[in-house]
Amino acid sequence: MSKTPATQAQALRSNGLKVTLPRLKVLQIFENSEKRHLTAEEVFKELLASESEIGLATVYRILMQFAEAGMLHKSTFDAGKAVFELNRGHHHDHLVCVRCGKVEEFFDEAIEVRQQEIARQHGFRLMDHAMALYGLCSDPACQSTQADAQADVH
Amino acid sequence: MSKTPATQAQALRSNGLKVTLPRLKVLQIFENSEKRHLTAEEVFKELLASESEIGLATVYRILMQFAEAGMLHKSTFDAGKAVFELNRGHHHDHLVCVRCGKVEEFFDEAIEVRQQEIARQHGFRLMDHAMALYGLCSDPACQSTQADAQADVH
DNA sequence: GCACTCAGCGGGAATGATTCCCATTGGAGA
DNA sequence: TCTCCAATGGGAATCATTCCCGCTGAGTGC
Repeated sequence: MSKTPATQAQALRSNGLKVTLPRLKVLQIFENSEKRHLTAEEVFKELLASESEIGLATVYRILMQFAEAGMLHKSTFDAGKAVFELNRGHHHDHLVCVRCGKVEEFFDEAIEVRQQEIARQHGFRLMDHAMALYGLCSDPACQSTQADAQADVH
Repeated sequence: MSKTPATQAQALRSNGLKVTLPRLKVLQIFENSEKRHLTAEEVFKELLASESEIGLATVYRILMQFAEAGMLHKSTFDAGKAVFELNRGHHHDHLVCVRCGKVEEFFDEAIEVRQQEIARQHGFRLMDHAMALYGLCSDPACQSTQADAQADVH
């Protein structure tokens, strides 16, 4: 499931980043974790669990560097904390369960095309976009959440 | 441009909120400001400018209450601070200029339909969504921003 | 292989946005 | 008008994130 350390070191070098233990560890976390979307805090805790002496400030620094290098993608769902995920080359947006926090990914060509069109109509040079759909996921426990949760579907 | 105080008081009552001076003031700010999207800090500053002795904590409390009551809509563009805008009944999404911060609104039926469809395919009961397109607005000063800004358009 | 140097690190303090706590005050019903 | 509880103000607390700074170790040159 995980690549060899040599491969990971290569990934760092090819992105212009010096190969250091903390960076390798963080990269391994993302490649081995069953969760695709991790917060800085979660990465930090996984590092603690693996007996790595890595500071929280370093985790934030590395996540930022990885994101700038394009190795990770950063999202900020509705509020609070930022989540990071490995950039596997293909763009996608997110469905987030407001009850259990589960995140699913999707890609819709029609929406992407419309977004380009809308930006063009408004004279914007599109650079990025953030789209997240919030709702109750298919888990029965979430679907059965109090009825008053139907809320304001547009 | 602004409604009468009596109308504003009525708006509060009809949303189950007691009519108080701070709430009326905040409501007036949103109805009279030329900016549609305001942060808590901006609301607070406008209150200071109008010689109202209203605490920042109260501003946050009121904004949260108004948002829960559906009178305001809260958005959290990419990061940092939350912005609030009067809920004028019609849903829309946002185009944000990454250079000057200008916010434009748009509504696209095709995208709305696709979102519903995607949620259905994934077994989600859709409750809300956040979509913001980031780019350089039509202002020449923004468009001429350094060429390295073209970035990762998907 | 070994010394050098500066980027990278750790962690504690600082920051910015937001929320909490609690004594005081002021709407709105009696 | 009087009373009472929700609303308020503001200072402290919290949360995520970033800054600062002395120390260390990765990569370079000998």
